[in-house]
Amino acid sequence: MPAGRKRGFDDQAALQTAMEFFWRQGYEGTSIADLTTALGINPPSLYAAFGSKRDLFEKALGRYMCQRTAQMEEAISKPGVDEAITALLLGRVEVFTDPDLPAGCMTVQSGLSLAKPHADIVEMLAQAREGMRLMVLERLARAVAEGELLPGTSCEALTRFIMTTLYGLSVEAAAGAPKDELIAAANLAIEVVRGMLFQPQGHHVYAQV
Amino acid sequence: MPAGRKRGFDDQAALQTAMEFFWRQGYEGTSIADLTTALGINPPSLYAAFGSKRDLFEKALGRYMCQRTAQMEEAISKPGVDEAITALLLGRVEVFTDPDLPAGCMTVQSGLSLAKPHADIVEMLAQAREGMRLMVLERLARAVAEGELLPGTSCEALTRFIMTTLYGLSVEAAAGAPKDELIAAANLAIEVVRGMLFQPQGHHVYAQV
DNA sequence: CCTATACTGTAGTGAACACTACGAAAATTG
DNA sequence: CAATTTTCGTAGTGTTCACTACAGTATAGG
Repeated sequence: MPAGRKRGFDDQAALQTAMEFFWRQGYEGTSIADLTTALGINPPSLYAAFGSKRDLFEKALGRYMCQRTAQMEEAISKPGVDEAITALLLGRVEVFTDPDLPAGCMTVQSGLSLAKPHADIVEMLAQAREGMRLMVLERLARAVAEGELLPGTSCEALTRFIMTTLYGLSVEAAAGAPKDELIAAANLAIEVVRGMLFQPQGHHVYAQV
Repeated sequence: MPAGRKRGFDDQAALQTAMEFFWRQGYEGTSIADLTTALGINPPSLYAAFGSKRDLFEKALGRYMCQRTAQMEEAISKPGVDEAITALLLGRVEVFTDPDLPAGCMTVQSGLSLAKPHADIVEMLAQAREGMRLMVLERLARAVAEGELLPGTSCEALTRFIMTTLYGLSVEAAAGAPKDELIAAANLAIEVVRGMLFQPQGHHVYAQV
């Protein structure tokens, strides 16, 4: 057991609070003072525990991605690709509109456009989104390999479409769009995937992209 | 002709510059110093011409919306609803990836999540997006009234889907996604609209939402 | 108990922020 | 020309920003 005075606050709870602040108010819109007053601690305690504001954001984003990618992996690993994408999109709508959390996706909400000195934050978020994209891309590639999707299907295009839908849903959810409309929009996106399913006895709804 | 010394800079050019800064770096990420140094003027000149930073942003957003809604109206007013939505989505991809302008849509990029004192900016942008949504909604309602779309089509759901696609494309474009994939994603969204076209002699691709 | 170690609160650091008071400079009007 | 009006550059205002020096306090091992 390490010597020294024990920390007077819970790091994980503090990280959760920081995550939610960055998520709700963005990187630049969240000040250290916001966090310290919300946590009831003083700046030195925060800095000792997490380092700079940039470091804290990185850890908060890490916490977010850890939770979210787990949820997404679970949804996306369902057997049928249509079932997987359905679970993914509807699951995200559910999370984006969860009243106990900031609306939308943190990777979209917290730092799309920042001042030049914070370009690394923008890049950090872009890489987080890229990681999610690769998850979906791999899942679709597997579906093509397993013959679930039409042989000539462009996984890149379909993945980009799905990510586009997810990011758009984030923007809408954060602005307070009605949940039933978001679900309906997500279902329309799901129909696109269904339309590209390989149906030996039926006809194909879409020509390949 | 008004008396007094003439302004030493072009207001419209300055407003364009401000618009691009807010667009590229966000509201909080753009400082008055950014603008004055870019314009080669001093703060009092900027404040005399445009008022506060909030006022300047409002005017810059007005300039943006004026340009964009004109483009969107033109695209959306095409005779067939599928042609209209196709022109809208592909036109937006073209604008979002225009190398001469900041990427994506200003209403999405410049202020999704800000500090609480700037909540009015977030609201301003949400209202701008709401205006665009109503444009699309009216167009789809017209298409239903004219019998172009399936009678039971939910215009709200389909509009929300289209807006979701637009916002998602903005996020992707700003992160530098390849233009051909954005076009492919937009085309998949367009197929959704095509699938809801009323086809008297054919079968209907989608059940109504 | 003593020492070392780690955390805490106080009180600041300099820098950047939005914004402006003020006098000089340039333009029109009479 | 003189008077008036508007803009301009200089040089600030107070506030907030991220961040920290330092001394005090609590915990551990010895």
